[in-house]
Formats: sequence, structure tokens, C-alpha cells
Amino acid sequence: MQEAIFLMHDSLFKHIEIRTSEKLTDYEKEIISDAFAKKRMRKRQFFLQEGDVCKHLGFIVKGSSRMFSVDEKGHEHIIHFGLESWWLTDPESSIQLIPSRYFIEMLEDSELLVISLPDVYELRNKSRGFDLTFRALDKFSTIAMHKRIHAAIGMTAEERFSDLSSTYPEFLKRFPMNMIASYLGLSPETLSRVRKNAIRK
Amino acid sequence: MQEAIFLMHDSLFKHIEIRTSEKLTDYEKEIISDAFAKKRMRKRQFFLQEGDVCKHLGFIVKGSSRMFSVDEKGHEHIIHFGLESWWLTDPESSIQLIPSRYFIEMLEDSELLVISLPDVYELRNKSRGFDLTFRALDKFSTIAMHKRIHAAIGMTAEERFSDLSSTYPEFLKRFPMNMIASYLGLSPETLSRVRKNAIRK
DNA sequence: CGGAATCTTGAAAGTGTTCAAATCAAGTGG
DNA sequence: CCACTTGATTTGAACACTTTCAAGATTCCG
Repeated sequence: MQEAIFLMHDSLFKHIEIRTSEKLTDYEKEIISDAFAKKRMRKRQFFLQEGDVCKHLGFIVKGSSRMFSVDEKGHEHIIHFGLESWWLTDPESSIQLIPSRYFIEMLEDSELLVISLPDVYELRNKSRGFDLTFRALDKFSTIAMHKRIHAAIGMTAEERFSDLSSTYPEFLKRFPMNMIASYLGLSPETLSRVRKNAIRK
Repeated sequence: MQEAIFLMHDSLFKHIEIRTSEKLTDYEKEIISDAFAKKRMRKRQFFLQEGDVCKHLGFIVKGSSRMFSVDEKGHEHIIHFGLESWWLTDPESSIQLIPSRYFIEMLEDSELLVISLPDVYELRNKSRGFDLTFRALDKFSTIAMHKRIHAAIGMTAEERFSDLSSTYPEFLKRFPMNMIASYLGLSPETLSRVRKNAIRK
């Protein structure tokens, strides 16, 4: 089992080294390994539930997730998906330490690396590579969210779907269409019709 | 005029000290002052134009702005507004050094403090307060964009407007309704009708 | 005082949702 | 391996919401 543990952390090391274009030192690898705990989660398990304060950060080694809210009518709205090398957190809850309005649910049996938020703060001060990774992630997610806002307020249903197809083709392979619809802010019926029209072209 | 310059930088110092809950040292104030240039811009001037690479970061001392894109049909979509103490940048363009898809236009005669991106990077390494401010800003904007996405994909026109009214009441005082409509992803006509209905309640 | 935006209103057209039902696919227990 | 249940997807029809286009009212500003 030791080997499996090593492999899991290795996927995180690789992620950091790619994001920062720098090699991690042995010391950095050691303190990072120590701070992250591995956690297996099964399909439909919740990493975070509405009302809880988000006190941990998760890194997806294997598997997938969705982050969604439930409105008064009981309708779900998917804010984010997660795949390998993506991070799990509710920034609003974890930064302000308030109860979350969201659920984060695993969509497949998954392997995660989990770290507490105080430990994130400490690691950022101890490891330059770790700190740079989080700066880069903030930038990356800012760009992604900008695009998402632009799509949501300025595009038609077809445009949003075709945009998604080219930006995240993986989503279409891994997630059911009703969830894709929710992510795009459409009803499943509308997405079904949009796709039928798109095929004709 | 010296006094006016001092006042402008002072507004930036105050912003940083509030965001970080720490006092800036005299040394930090000095290097920050040196790195930022003051710039007056008149209403309708562009801080950034589509096609240009965003190489500067602006801090609004006084005035207001909007960031918007123009689609193929010539329709404008407002992604962001800016007010006093807000920052001006296109993250996508400035991080990836690619031509921007957006315009950033001043909506009132404004006073800005402007810094080049390499200087931002350098200052973050030299001044802890400056670095912490940008970390905090990243978090703050992440939360705001999350909410925006949630509103755009999950709320009706009325809900979005009432959400805006409570979150950014200042917007309604400072910006014309056709721009508010664009920010919400609505036509001006629809917003006008939404407001009429909202008043009755 | 114009002239140019801005805001409102009405009617027609377009887009997306809801509801209901049928089809299809996957997983479960016998 | 089959029957059954559950979830996912598609289709149709009626409905609701939003846009578009056109016109009138209001406000702002030189």
C-alpha cells in the first residue's frame, strides 16, 4: 500500500511542478506529503454539504465532482465540475468561515488528497513552489470565471454549448447531459434540442 | 499640486491597510509611491481597448469604469464595473500576454494610479502588505465572481436585479439603467419592466 | 433652445421552460 | 440471465419570459 500512497502524492507534485515550471526540493515534497492526507470517496459521497463550513481543501487524484446549489424550488444549479488535478473548495465559505450554500459531491469513486486550511496557509509560507501554485491557480480560475460570466450573460444556448464543447470536451465524455444542462443554465430538454440541431451542421 | 499627489497615494495606502489589517511601514509607502504613476482620465477614455495587451494595472482613486466586450452583432456586454478603490485589469490578457477581448472605459472623469505588471511582481516580493493585498483581492474577486455565475445561471431577471440592488446599491446611483441591464444580461426594455413590477411590491 | 442620450411602453416574434409521456440504458436482485 | 427498477434522454404541445422593433416621453448638456 505504501506504493499507492506515493503515487497519489506524486500526482500532486507533478501538478505543482507543471504549474510553476520549477522542480520541488526534497524538503518541499516532504512537508507537502505530511500536510496532505489521502482520502477515498465513493460516488455520491459529499465532500461538502450545504450549511457546513468548508475547512478543507481537496485535490482530485482520480475521479470527478460537481459543486452545486439547490434553490427554493428544489432545482439544482451546477457551478463547477471537478476532474483529475482540480481542487475542491468553496472559496466563499472557507475564506469568510461562513456556512456554505453549496454541495460538493463526487460523481465517480475518487481518490483525493485533503489538507486543512491552516495547513495551506503554513505551507504557502514554507514552500515557494506551493505558494506559486496557488497564485497561479487563482489567476487561472479568475480567467475561467471571467469566460463563464461572459458566456452566461452574452451567449445563446447554442453558443454556450459549442463553447463548452471546445473548452472542456472532457466534460461531455464524463458527465451526463442533464448535468451539463444545469452547468450551462439550461433545462435538460433544451439542451437535448440544441444538440440535435448542432449535429445537423 | 504636491498635496493632491499625496492624497492620491494615500487612498491606495488606506486601501491596503484596510485589506490587510496591518500598517504599512514608511519604506513600503515609499516604494509603492515610486512604482505607481498618477493618471487623469476623462469620461469615455479607454484604459484598455480590444486587441491591445493589458500591460498595466490601474487603481481607481476617483471615478468609475466599465469593462465590456462587443459581440459580432455589435452588442455590448458589461462584465464588470469599477468604482473608487477598485482595480482595473483584464486578467486573461495580462496573465497570458494575449490581445484583450475587452474594453475598459472610464464612465466619469477619473483619477487613477497606474503600475506596470513587472513592477507589481517586484513590489509583491518587496512589500508584505502589498502581497497580502493582492492575495486578498484574488479571494475577494473569486467570491464575487462565484456569486455572479450563480446569479447568471440560476436566477430570474427579477431575482438578479434585486440581488444587485442589495449587493451593489452604489451601481444604481452611479450607472445608467441601460448599462445595469447589460451587466445583468438583460435588454434595457426588460430591465425597465422588471423595475416597474418591483416598485409595486 | 435644440440635439442627443436615456428611459418607458406596446405589440409581435423568438427563445427557453414546463409538463407529460415515450424511449433508452444501466444496475440490482432473484 | 432475466425481470424490474431507476435514471437519463428525447419528443411534443402549451405556456412564460425576454427580445426586438417602433414610437413616444423624459432628461441631460452644450
